[in-house]
Amino acid sequence: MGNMTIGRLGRETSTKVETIRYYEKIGLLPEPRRTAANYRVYTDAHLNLLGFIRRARELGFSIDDIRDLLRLAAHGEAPCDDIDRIAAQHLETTEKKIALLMQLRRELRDTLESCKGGRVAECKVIVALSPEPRGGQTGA
Amino acid sequence: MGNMTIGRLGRETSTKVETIRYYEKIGLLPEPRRTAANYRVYTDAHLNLLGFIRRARELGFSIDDIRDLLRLAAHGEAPCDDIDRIAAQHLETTEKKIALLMQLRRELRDTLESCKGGRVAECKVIVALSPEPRGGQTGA
DNA sequence: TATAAACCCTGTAGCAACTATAGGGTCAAG
DNA sequence: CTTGACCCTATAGTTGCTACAGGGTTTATA
Repeated sequence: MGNMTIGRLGRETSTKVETIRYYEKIGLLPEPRRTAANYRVYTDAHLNLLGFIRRARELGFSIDDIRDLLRLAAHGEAPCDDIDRIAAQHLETTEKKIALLMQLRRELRDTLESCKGGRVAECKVIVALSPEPRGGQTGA
Repeated sequence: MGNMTIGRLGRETSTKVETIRYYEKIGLLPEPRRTAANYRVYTDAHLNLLGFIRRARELGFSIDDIRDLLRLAAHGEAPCDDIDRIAAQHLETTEKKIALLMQLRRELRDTLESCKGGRVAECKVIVALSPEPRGGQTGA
């Protein structure tokens, strides 16, 4: 009762069919067995795994990160120091991204404030521009 | 006094030389004049512009976004409704990213908590795994 | 039963935004 | 006058997909 085609698997995990085949090609998702007509047949195990992968991707883990996580998980009894390390590192870069995005949000809000009915010349986003890079031809 | 080589420009803006040439190739950064030996010579205007570009990139604006911003800025007197639009749209996606990352941060913290001295099997990150996708061979 | 729509297959090329490499030429210092 | 740091072009590689092209299959329905 857990057998499904690639299309169904895609629908259940909000993943495009091409993406699933791509994950298989790069060895992230194990090859499923095939029907006589060479159609892939997926199980619930694939469903769970792909769900995990998609979730991790959404959260910004790289495919290499995920590979590491899966490799470590495959052991099953190892202490999860290594997983700790990956997660901690990811947490750190996440903190940085959040800080950067919060700064951006503030600047965007400021921009929208100051731009209201204003001119481009006053736009904070545009500040530091005025390029005209072929300016004076002060030769040597 | 504002003339510099590509290497210097790169150092001043924390941009790799290749990236600068790439920006030129895709028409984002205007072509500078050249020395007799065909070396690029950049001005302060380039410095400002590239600074703006890099900052915008860091904040997550796509190159197409930046192109739009620059095009609008080139006008100089147009009302900045369009810039508003770009910024507002970016603000929206920024909010979403922040929310996602905050969720991630929480989950990473939980993970690090629960993983402390635990086993992979108990790792929250790893939950929903146990793949073993070639499980029972319940044929038809 | 035919036939069309909806699905599946492989393989390759394209996307963004760089980054790296190969195979050169130039310029400043010792 | 040579060494090393810099510059040049052009092309291929990276990550994580996505979109064809050019087929076969299965399913629903007339």
